[in-house]
Amino acid sequence: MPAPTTALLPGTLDLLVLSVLMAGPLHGYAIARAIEGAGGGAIAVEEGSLYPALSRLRRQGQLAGEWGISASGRRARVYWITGPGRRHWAQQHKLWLRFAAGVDGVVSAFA
Amino acid sequence: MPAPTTALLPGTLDLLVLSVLMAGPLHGYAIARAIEGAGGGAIAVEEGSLYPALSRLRRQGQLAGEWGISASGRRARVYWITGPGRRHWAQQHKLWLRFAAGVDGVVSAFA
DNA sequence: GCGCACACATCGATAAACTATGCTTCTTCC
DNA sequence: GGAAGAAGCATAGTTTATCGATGTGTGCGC
Repeated sequence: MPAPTTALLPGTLDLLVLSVLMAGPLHGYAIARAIEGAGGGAIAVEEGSLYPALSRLRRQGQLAGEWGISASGRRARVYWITGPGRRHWAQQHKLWLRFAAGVDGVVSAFA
Repeated sequence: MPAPTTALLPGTLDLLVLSVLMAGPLHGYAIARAIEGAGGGAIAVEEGSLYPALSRLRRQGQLAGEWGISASGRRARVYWITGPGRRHWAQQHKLWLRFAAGVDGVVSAFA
């Protein structure tokens, strides 16, 4: 996997986190690795961004989480998506598709 | 054109502005309208975001501009893209495509 | 025993967008 | 002639989110 050059566009991390949790519960560190893996090397998730985002989403009720054990046997805080979180994911997904199509429209209209 | 619901993702405005200026010089207000038009109603460009962005890009040497006259006969500051600006556009465009593909990859891998 | 991957967390700096506001000019419509 | 509104610029203050750095501790392999 090539080194990511893009980092993140602010405002997209929520969608990414919620997306991986749609498939099932996972702990923070694994969420980051899952995003980076599925992002094809174009996305880097810094820990200084991830953990505040997880707290934020939990405070908003879109995620729930509690202490558990990771696959490698270490203590880890496991998160899963809630009902409101699924609804938020659907909305964020729609907005992303709209916005991305808009940007592509602008770029291809003039370039 | 439906009311935009997305506004902007931080970090994308530079690419959008540079894109419309690739086609030729334009003044600020017209740049905003051009983006919104080509964005298919998914993108809104607020003046409080646009003018600081134009100053920024001008300060960075990616844009040049001077006072002139708009199509409707009013005084307006007309901007055009510079050599470094074109190079920056190419780079930003590449990064955007990479990033957007990465997000789509994450979303479709788990949802 | 040493180093590294795993796993959490927070602080401070930075950057960018949004809201609100204010100014001028030109056109349109009554 | 006057009012309203679109065209056009600009900035100050607030907010929000990412990032880099830093710190703690555990388990595994060599």
